[in-house]
Amino acid sequence: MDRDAVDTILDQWNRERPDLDVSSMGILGRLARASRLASLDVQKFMNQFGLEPWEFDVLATLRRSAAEAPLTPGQLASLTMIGSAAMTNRVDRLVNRGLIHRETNPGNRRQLLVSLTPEGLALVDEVVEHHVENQQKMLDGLSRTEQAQLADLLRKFLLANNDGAPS
Amino acid sequence: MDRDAVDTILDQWNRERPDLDVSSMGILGRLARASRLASLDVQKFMNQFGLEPWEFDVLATLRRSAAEAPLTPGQLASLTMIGSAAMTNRVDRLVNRGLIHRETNPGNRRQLLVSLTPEGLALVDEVVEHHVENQQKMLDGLSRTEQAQLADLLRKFLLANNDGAPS
DNA sequence: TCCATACATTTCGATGTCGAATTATTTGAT
DNA sequence: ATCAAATAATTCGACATCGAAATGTATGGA
Repeated sequence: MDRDAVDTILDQWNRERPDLDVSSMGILGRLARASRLASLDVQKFMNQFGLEPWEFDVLATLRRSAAEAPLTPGQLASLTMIGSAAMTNRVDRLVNRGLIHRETNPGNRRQLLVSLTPEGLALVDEVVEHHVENQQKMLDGLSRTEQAQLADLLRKFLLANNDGAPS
Repeated sequence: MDRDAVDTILDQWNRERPDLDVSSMGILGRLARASRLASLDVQKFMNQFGLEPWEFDVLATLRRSAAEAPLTPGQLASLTMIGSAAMTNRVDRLVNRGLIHRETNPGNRRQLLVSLTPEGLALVDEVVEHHVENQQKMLDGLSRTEQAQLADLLRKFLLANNDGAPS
């Protein structure tokens, strides 16, 4: 098994602080690096379609959940893990691009209902196909078995840290 | 095995787009969520010591590698994965806090050499001990064997995506 | 020696996010 | 029916980062 950048970092810590067990830094450090690497890849990929990752995030969230019920900016914000102030900005810009539609909820005029326009729907349906292919390429280094193991271990980590399924 | 938030998302995609194999989204989605979760935890933890995560990042990078050779802002920037412009700002502020020292390299006056002050060294040596304990707590849900498996799978992912060891 | 090129850092302008305050609407208790 | 509290979205000011341009320094070839 080859060594990665984190192995080097752990060596340094073991030399400087042999009294510490830094194996946890190894795991969480790799988690951070892997996530960052994947983000950069997604960024590059989305840019080829004239999209920023955050735009795809919003469109994809609407696409996968809109059949159940329309989403409000607040729900979109919590589903995409940003603040509501930032979502106001995002929705503004996607409306300007003609990819989503925003209307006040007649039944509760405090909130808005956000939905995909036909253009937004067509775009996200097209992009998501290539997106999953692209992601699969990133995982080609792992066998299907290893991919399943990784998914299980990460799920276990998430559940142990209170990131369970909603409702 | 219990279900996490990503399982719900995959269900939605399978309902809306049963033609797609979204297992890769499951893995990379969990990677992103796990990394985010860990970051938030580290943020909370560091704040208890009056530190921002980026401050600890810089101090810890100096602590583990300074024995080999002093680091320049440029090296610090690439080791902590930010741009050199941002590192200028970070170094400024850590100098103001008295945690690091900055001097121009006499042998090459283009570059600066950054080193820990005695205060910075004492702080990082204290904090890192509790930091690894705190990280271990996040991983308590996994057995030691599972932790080792996770580290191996992530290393394999990183190596397959060009994040190998330096030099 | 001179000068074009490379290199290291800093400055600058733009951007996206955050938390707090604000505005508008709804709900529930009296 | 009224009004205080809760809820939803937006505005505002602050902030860290980024990429590009600017500044200062070193290097190597002619």
